[in-house]
Amino acid sequence: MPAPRAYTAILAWLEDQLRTGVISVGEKLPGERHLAEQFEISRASVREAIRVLDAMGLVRSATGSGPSAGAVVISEPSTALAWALRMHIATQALPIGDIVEARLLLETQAALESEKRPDSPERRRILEEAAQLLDEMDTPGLPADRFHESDAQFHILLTSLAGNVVVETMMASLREATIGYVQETVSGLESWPEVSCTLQEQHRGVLQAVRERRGEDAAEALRHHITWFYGLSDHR
Amino acid sequence: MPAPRAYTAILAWLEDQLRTGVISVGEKLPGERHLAEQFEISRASVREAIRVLDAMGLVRSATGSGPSAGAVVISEPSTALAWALRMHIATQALPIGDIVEARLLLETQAALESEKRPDSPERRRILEEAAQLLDEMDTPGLPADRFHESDAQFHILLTSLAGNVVVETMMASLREATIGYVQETVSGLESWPEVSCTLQEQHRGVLQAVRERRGEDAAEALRHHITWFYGLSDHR
DNA sequence: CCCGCACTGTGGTCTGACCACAGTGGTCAG
DNA sequence: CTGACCACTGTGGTCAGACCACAGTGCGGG
Repeated sequence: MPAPRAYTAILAWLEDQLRTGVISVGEKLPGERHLAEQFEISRASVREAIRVLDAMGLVRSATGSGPSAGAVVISEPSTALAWALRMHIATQALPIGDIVEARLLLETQAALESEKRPDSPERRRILEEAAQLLDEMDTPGLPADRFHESDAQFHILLTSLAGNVVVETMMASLREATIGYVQETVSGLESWPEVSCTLQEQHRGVLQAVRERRGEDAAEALRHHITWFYGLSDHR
Repeated sequence: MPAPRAYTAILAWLEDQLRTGVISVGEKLPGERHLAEQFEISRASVREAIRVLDAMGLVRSATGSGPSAGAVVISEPSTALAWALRMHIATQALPIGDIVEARLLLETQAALESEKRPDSPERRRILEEAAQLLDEMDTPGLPADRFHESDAQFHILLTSLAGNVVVETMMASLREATIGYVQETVSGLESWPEVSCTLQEQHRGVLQAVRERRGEDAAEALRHHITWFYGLSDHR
């Protein structure tokens, strides 16, 4: 019993409320002052709990009044995980190489899995959106950061075809967390136009393989695509 | 420009300090009062930042005085991620089925990868430890929760053989986050002694395959092991 | 020499206050 | 009656200052 912090009461309470379905995504939490009274802790402690929930992507709080104000339960694990990942990468506890490898693993397996998924409007919509993204990325003179953002989005879309929310979330987190490093690498590259062109060719190859349900081909193309690009950086 | 919260200054500062190596794991942060003065924010805001970092597994703070007191930079992503995962599972945004599938994916791929890793004292130590865990789990009358804890530890150890910290971390998080659900499922099982016996047989089979570098066999055994056990629950 | 206790600085918590913000509802001019 | 306007109210965001428990530190007495 080493010091159960005051705010943990709220976290435990929320978890229970969520599990039992009393509160679900989209609903509002009671006001901070109300929670403080209810748990007999200070508002400062309540706020610490809210901060933690916010950092986890479980809650979004807004000022003002009316229905849109207050702490609303959301579920955005990927942005929160991405943030946490970035910080842990900064500590150098998580080597970039391992990140890339993990990402490769998730993405190739997702490609293999998506091969087996039945056709659906959802699937067609995703493929369509992915194709559009690629087209946008062909825009001449597109800023590198826009390119990378669309690039990340493209990969996440492909992963989502596997239909596994958890895998998709992990992919999104890894991607968002590393996008800064990607930009850093590329900014030191003189041959960016050629590189982006090659990347686009690879993207189209992957998309084509996925569309035609050639899972093995897609996975292999992804592997080549990712390792090739990662090889451009100096990994110091 | 929508309201940059006061405490984000500290988060950004810490990330920078970590990336540039000014601060690294194991070192202490300045005191809360000092940080408050340095960033010209209130101590309450500083504490919110520390809370967030704490929730992310980046910092551990302790009371008292001397070198052991204060906020120390650590790097324990797995416990933090596990906590976040559990909460998001509670919101039902992350279906258990997807969690199990993701875990299966990571673990089988890790088994395939570990096949290729060279021998090393590290590897031998891990295999030894895994074997010991299995022996402990054979103890008659072992409480179910102890069994599951060792079980989780066993799987994480196997995953660590692949030598990828990120994959290992994700596995550990998934495992820790779901352990509660596992216990819930098992507690409604009357044939637990038989089940645990079967699980142990499967564990030994997996360990044997890994030890002998039969990656495919290990992966297949893991797949069977996990899907079989997951099949015992009713997935409502 | 060693034991014990006051001292000091740390995080943990609380109180009470003020601010900016955004809906709400009333008022008043047209 | 209709519309624009504005004070009101409740929300989160921030702050200042205080007190507590805790754990090392170091001085003092035995």
